[in-house]
Amino acid sequence: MHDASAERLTNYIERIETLEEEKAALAGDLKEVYAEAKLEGFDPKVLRQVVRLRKLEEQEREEQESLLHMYMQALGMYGGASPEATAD
Amino acid sequence: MHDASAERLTNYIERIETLEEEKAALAGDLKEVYAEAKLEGFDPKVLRQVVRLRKLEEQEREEQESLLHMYMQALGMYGGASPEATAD
Amino acid sequence: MHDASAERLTNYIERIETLEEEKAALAGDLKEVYAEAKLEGFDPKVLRQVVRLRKLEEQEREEQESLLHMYMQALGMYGGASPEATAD
Amino acid sequence: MHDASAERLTNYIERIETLEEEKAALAGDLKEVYAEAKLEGFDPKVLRQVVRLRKLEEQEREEQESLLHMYMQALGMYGGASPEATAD
DNA sequence: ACGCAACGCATCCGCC
DNA sequence: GGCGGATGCGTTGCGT
Repeated sequence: MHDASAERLTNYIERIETLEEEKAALAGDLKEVYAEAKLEGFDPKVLRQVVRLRKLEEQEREEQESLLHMYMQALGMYGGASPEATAD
Repeated sequence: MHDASAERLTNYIERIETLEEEKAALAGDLKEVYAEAKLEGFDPKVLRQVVRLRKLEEQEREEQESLLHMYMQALGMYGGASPEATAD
Repeated sequence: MHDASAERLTNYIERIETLEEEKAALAGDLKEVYAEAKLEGFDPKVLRQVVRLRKLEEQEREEQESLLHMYMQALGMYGGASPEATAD
Repeated sequence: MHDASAERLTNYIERIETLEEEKAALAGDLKEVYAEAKLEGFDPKVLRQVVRLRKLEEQEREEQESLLHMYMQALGMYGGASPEATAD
């Protein structure tokens, strides 16, 4: 393998490992937060459910937004300067 | 629920959600790096295997450290003020 | 459901249950061995750590083999009838 | 550590590893059975539920058996050779 | 009783 | 689009 290739490979591996370390660190932080919350009497299991639920709701909202934008675009309600052509 | 509890709960949820967003961002970065590497001709499958192997090596080193500590503890070699007789 | 299907289903269930019983039996044997070793003064915690470490070493060997195969495949070194040019 | 201890330790480790290999082998067999069943159109998820359910029912039956034995013992219905004293 | 580790399950993503 | 592999989640059992 060319030296240049070996060097680029090394760079990729390092970037990957750095990112994964940071990810692992965040996972550790999450564990801590859950543990801390538990000490205050909040059930971790329920907390996770809440988080999951809010995530779902956020996705729903985004989908509705997206849908709204599609409708508005279909109706030529954007770039109102020259809405010459509406969707057939 | 007490207002104070509700507030603390809200804080926990927010901390969790922030951490998870950051984690998701890192996951996205990882995807990008793998994709970029692939474009330079590096097989993602092999890259992942390399990363896994290096992680394994690191774990092994850590486990050996841990084992050493256990042996030393079993032999009363810590806080050696009164290292009374060990079993064997 | 066809009689034949029902019969095959029954066979699968029985095979599964037999295997799971055997697995449970082995788990019981393991418990006994650890208990017996403990009676002779061997700390189960250390035993488990030793086992884990040896397993890790074995895994690492296997991963290296796997990696080697991947490299060779990436270099077209298998079924080498027509090993056309590799990227690097 | 005494040589004898080292030898006994080695024996324990080997016994443990043998048992774990066998356990892993059975786990592999189980995977195969589920895969084979899937090829015949049986949903693995459902199969697992069936197995779980049957296990529960077995536990129930055993508990009832156990209860029955306790009752019978309490009533002096065992060792029937000389049932001199029946419960008041 | 508590936290920790192994297991099994569901989900997701990349590959074919 | 289906499949296998990998990752993350939830559950259970074990040791402390």
